[in-house]
Amino acid sequence: MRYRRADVVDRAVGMLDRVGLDGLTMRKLAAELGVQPGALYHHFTNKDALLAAVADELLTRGRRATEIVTWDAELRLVCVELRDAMLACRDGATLLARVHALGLGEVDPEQRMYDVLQRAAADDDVARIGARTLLHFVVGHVSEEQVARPEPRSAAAAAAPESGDFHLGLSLVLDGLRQRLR
Amino acid sequence: MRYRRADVVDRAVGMLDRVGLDGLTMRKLAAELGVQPGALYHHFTNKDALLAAVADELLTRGRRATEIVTWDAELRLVCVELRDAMLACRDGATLLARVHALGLGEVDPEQRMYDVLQRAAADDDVARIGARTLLHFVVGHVSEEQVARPEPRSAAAAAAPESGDFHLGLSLVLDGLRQRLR
DNA sequence: ACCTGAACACCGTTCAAGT
DNA sequence: ACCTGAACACCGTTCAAGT
Repeated sequence: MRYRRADVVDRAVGMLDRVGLDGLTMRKLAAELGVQPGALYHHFTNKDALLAAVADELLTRGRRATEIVTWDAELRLVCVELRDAMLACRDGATLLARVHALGLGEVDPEQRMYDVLQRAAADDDVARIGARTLLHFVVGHVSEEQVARPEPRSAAAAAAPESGDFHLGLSLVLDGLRQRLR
Repeated sequence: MRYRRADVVDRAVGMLDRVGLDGLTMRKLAAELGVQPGALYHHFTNKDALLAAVADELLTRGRRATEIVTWDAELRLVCVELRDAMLACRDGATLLARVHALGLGEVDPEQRMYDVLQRAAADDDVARIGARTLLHFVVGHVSEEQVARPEPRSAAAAAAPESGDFHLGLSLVLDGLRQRLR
């Protein structure tokens, strides 16, 4: 059988959601695809590259249309979108953190937040650190959410108690940013 | 030869600093101690427990006297202390993040920050989320610092350009908190 | 109590050789 | 180009048996 990159990534996403990040091994993924482990290295240079592709896929799936209103509403929307993308899949936050730490992945929500802050006429320092801080907040917060309840959550269950915590934490950072815009 | 828990942890800290988190394996640590791999399991139930002990050791070493002045100065001090504890050792932030994610480790800076906010008469929500957000900020920020420069940094080189970024990010969150303390 | 010896059940990665 | 077969160089962990 023949597989394209996208097929491998799709399988990997499904497998991640089922067995978690620790269970997602090259050997088991190959087995699911009915292929030898070594075959995966024809599509990806190594496991980190595969994980980066999985992360990009999750972020792309979670992408929504952005209505530009105000800088803070837009940042909030990007952060909620990012959170939902990670919550859509078991260990999503841990995966994103790992890929980000390695400097891999094409889709870059931090850059997006940086751009929003630039457009709001923030100093470059403020924009850079603001975007970074927001990213760390979201990844850190969702990591914590996914420790307790590792199962994927349905869209209906999205209004969990954690959501309030998330928005409160987000407001903390956004309020801090507001004080530094002009 | 006989080893106490503390000896094993000390060796593990030194090894972590030299070879990084990926290089710190049970087998290599055992080899450095001149002992069989299985012997380590007499002192620690598993690798995560060992890593938790290492994290606790790093945090304990970094502990300084806290002069209680104002809530924000104290929080800033706790965060700087936490950052320095992680910067003192290669991959310190990644280690802390992992141990925290597993809910292990005795020393808990988040609890300490929570207490400070409580004393400042913050609502329980604000105190809880404030402490969590600060912890995520520090761990996330330092992780990023240690990606670029994985070598341990001397105390003299602590005033790196990253320090300014750190304090700016910290101020963002602290300012947000200030608005929620009556 | 503390450690050895030796195994068990895995990993990621490489690479000649096949089609 | 894409995959197989088979290996290489590792892991964490367990556990009878020794002292």
